[in-house]
Amino acid sequence: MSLPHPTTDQISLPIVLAVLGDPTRLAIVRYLASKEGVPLNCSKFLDLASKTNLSYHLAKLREAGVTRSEAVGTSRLITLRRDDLDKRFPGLLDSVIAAAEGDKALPPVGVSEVEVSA
Amino acid sequence: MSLPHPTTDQISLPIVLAVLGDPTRLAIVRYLASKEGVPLNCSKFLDLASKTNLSYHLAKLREAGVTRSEAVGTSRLITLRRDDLDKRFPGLLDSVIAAAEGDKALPPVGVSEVEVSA
DNA sequence: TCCTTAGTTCAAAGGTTATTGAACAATTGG
DNA sequence: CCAATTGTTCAATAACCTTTGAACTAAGGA
Repeated sequence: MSLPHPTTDQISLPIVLAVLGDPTRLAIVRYLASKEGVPLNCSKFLDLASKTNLSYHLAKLREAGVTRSEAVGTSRLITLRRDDLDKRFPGLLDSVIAAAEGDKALPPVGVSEVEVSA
Repeated sequence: MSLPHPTTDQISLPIVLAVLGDPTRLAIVRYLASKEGVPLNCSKFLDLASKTNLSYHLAKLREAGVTRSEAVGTSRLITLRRDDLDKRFPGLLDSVIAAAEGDKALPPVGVSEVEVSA
């Protein structure tokens, strides 16, 4: 780790909800959830916002305790803090993600991606 | 009814989350949920904000589709749109309310109240 | 060492949100 | 009709949020 993260019991519900209430950040979280276990770096999200703007939104998510950012070389590896969120607010993350699937006004999850052939 | 409300499928997840992300509105929703079935008028929430400010927050909740406001005489009867929310985003409202119970940084639900003796 | 890559920080602009008091409208009871 | 009760609307303010480009730092490869 390296950047400041709240501890599990410092995570605040209103702040989490407000943070997830932004469409760009909700899209980031949905994408992280769809790739759970795989740490992603910021460049994976460039379809969602500019580099500068991503930095801003990823900081918000981190400060709210929704994601974890680990500095590795020149990259940041971003992961969902699912365990902590589930411990603190059981069922919340899952129902938000399920709700996002059910909201047809939202763009489909995932980012345009080039799969490298095996 | 009387005031504009979104239809069930017009309810937007990001907007609902953002609206619930405000502590005053979250407190209103928690109180409504604790008194489910009982329509409350605005004066029940005067512990949470000033009259003017309540008008603002209750309008936000109504416009987001979280509550229903019905004009009755000089009052507005406010109810949670639980059926619609459950249909649109199953489990979401319950996990938010449960999460609020689990967040010790939030004030306890409910408003100071004088019970009329039977 | 020099260049590229990955991301952050800064300052500024523009927009939205929350809160307030004063004034307003509408219903109801005397 | 008059007055009280309920709640809304308006204008103003202060705070906060989002987005941007330019400048920056730090690590890694040639």
